Amino acid sequence: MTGLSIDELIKKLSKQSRIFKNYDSLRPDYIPDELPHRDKEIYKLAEVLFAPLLKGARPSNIFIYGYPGTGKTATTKHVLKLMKEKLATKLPIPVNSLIVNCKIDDTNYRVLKDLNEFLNLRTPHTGLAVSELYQRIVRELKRRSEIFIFVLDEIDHLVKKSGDEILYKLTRINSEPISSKVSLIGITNDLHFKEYLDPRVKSSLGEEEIVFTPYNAEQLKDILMARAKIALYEDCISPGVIELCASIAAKEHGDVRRALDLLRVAGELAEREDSPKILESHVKMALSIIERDKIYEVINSLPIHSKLVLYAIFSLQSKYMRDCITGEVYEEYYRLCREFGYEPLTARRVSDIINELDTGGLIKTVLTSKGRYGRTKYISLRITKDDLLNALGADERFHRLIYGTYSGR
DNA sequence: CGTCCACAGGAATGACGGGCGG
DNA sequence: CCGCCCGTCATTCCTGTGGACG
Repeated sequence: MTGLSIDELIKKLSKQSRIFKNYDSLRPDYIPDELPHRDKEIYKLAEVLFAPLLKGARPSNIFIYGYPGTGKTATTKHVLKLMKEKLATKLPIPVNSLIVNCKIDDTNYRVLKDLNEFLNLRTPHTGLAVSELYQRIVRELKRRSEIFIFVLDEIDHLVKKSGDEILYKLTRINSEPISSKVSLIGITNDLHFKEYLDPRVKSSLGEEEIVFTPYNAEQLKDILMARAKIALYEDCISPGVIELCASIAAKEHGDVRRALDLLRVAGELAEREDSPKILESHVKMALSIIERDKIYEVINSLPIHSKLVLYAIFSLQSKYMRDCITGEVYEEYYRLCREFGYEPLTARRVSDIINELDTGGLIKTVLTSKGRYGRTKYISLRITKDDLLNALGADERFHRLIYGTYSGR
């Protein structure tokens, strides 16, 4: 921090990297040309898509599932790219494809809006009836005569939030009297996802299914090595680093994204320290940094009342040194609101906020019946006090709360 | 074995801001 | 500019429930 002038800092930063040859190739959205250990899945997907296309027919709808970071999205993008590069000229009917990330666009409206915009129809981000968006799509498809491959990535988010009606409608487009056809590809991490679906949707979306199995440590190692060759200079990785990243990620259902993140952040740390090599210690440090950053980000983007609820849980827990229950949390939250001039929300809403914090991974709740003494949730923090206060402290509105109560540090 | 606690969580409804088409 | 419809966040009202107590 101190002792280094800005000029020196800039000089240091603008020095050419000794570690990274191609930083971008370690980012999560990078799609490599080669996907090791996914040949089977690539082949299967290509087979299902290409065979009908070459005959000018609509490919079956496809359902893809597997744990996070098992290459589902990458494989799909890869195959669609192959389709454009190797198939486009041989096809009797033009083919287009669009990938929507339903984690970002998780309402019927936004998905249909994306589809509209893909068809070059300008669409406001709110204001129109959902059925109107659907009609516009049908009208436009009627004008054209093409096959559309429509990929819904993280489709479970969409269905859990907005239901599966839109999926039903989209599968029904093919029975409209138009010459364009639509194929759907649904991708999800949630292995039980199909249970949420209406049987009609389940059968039409699941015409074909591809399951992605997690990578094991050995396979992760191969992937990391291949990627390291693109991303990093030779000889800047000390032995064991790749293996360590691979084994950490293998423990989390073989999530390759985690492994790449670790390697990337470890590389940044090495560079910052002016170390010529990435060491195992850098990886370990990267692990805790990634964890902390994730927590910080989640907390920071929370609305004020969610933060207040979280703080209420924290202060109860540090006061009584035990898990707290919904009623206590609400009382404490209510008190905080009064003290700091916020209009308290109702218990019903706070109950939902507690659930949101739970799914966000910040707290852990256990639904417990205490018999005669009611039925409630036991709530505990899932993050450390330091991480919590650090993240809340970034919000000015919490300064008085945190630095007032805990004078000094 | 029924009661009854302390909530969970579903359904309906409303306020609000935004953007359209007319 | 108006009326309409949207998503979002919230409230109100409500029914449901596991199991210790009596």
